[in-house]
Amino acid sequence: MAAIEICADCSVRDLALCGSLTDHELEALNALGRRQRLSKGETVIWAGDESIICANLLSGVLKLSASTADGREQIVGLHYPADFIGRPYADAADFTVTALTDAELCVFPRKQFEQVLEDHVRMERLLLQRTFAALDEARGRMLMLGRKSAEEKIAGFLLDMADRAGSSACRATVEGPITFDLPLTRGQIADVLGLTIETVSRQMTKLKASGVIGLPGGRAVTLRDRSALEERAEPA
Amino acid sequence: MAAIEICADCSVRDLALCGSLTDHELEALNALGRRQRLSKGETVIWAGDESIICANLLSGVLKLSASTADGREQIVGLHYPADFIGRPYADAADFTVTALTDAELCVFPRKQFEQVLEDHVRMERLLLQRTFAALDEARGRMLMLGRKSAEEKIAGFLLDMADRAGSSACRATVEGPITFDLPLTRGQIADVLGLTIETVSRQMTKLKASGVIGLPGGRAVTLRDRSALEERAEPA
DNA sequence: CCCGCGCCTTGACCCGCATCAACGCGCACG
DNA sequence: CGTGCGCGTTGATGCGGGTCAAGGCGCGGG
Repeated sequence: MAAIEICADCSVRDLALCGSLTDHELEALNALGRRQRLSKGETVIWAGDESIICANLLSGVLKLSASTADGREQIVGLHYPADFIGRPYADAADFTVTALTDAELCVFPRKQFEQVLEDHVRMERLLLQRTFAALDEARGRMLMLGRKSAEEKIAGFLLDMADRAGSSACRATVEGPITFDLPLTRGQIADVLGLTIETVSRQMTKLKASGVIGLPGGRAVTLRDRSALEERAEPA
Repeated sequence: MAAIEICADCSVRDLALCGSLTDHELEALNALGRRQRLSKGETVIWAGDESIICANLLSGVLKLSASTADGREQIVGLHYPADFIGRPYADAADFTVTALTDAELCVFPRKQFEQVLEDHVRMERLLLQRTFAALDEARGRMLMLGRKSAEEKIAGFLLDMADRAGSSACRATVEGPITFDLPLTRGQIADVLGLTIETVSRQMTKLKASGVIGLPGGRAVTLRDRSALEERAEPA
């Protein structure tokens, strides 16, 4: 079966929505799906355009962004491998989706994907659960954007990124300083946190100066004192 | 049938999720549902508590809010009649739900509601669509919170509220000045927009002074120049 | 090799909004 | 009838973070 072969080498087969389908059911999706490579900076979906596609992210990092008429930008979400992209049941896309790194997608025509969704209740339920999770995350970010100071935003962001980096690298229980690379430029971090690039830079050097983190160079960050960082992220 | 009788006098029978069910199917929900009255200021769900219930809002306005450890609050959503409340498939509630006015709910035990959801695919699909819409709205608010000035926030908020008031009162096509009541105090508006009460007050008087709106008293607002308001909400 | 460009940092300045404070109004309550 | 309280307005002041500007790395390309 060609279908299974294509999915068989899929790096996110069990993590993506498809994980809810049996090998047999997978064939329906496979007939529809098509691999697409994106290079860094490339945009797959433009806000306002007709909502034509849905996709699973296979590798790389994507940003979901909105912007004002006069060009200010806000990143409203980040997508990592196994995440679902696109907006079923909507005629137009509300947000722009752009690759932050080279990336690979498994793309489906929206209408046909909706049909598959209707035929496979377990997948639809999984999508509902993920959408709820995304909604909770978005609302958490609203608290961050509306009520937190620059220092709290940066500290919280670094903790989030460390957790994400840690979960894949799995140094969970290690208590010593951990080092990881941010997948974002300073400017992109600013767009996530609702700050300017200068403020991001200054807050990071401030944290470095107080010994809470280290900045070995490039986009690397070292957490030297996690509890101090937590204290700054969420002051009692 | 008692079941139908209870739902028969339901003010949101066709607008809420239940609208996707036939009279016959409705009986399953009715066996579960229970009316609950809330008085202004009362909280139904506390962030962090176990997620026990789901509900449809029959009348009134509710706020969904998050807060920092040191007490700063952000309203992350508002609920109006026919809206669905609660979080299926989650063990704990992430946000607090509080009545801004006296309100009436149709409450279901969460676990049992999930079962009904699984038995009625059309309802589950409708919930998925609504959750997508809520997610899009939340993300739109992230742009507002992260990147807009106080003046833009207030102008946009007033336009939103006017649309909502207008849709029920249905003076859609009338071009003259329209007047409506805000269901929120200045403090609550501040919590929605990520501002302080003083800034909300000052921006409103500024709009009044420039003749764009009128403030007849109480919580009433008159839109005198909608296009000027739109210009301030979204500067080119 | 040097140039240019993207990314980051740092400094000086200033403005928008938070903060602190005082006061007016309407209303429930003793 | 006064008193207190919730809500809104207004003013004075200060600071956090935005804005503008200059310069430093690292790297790819001519």
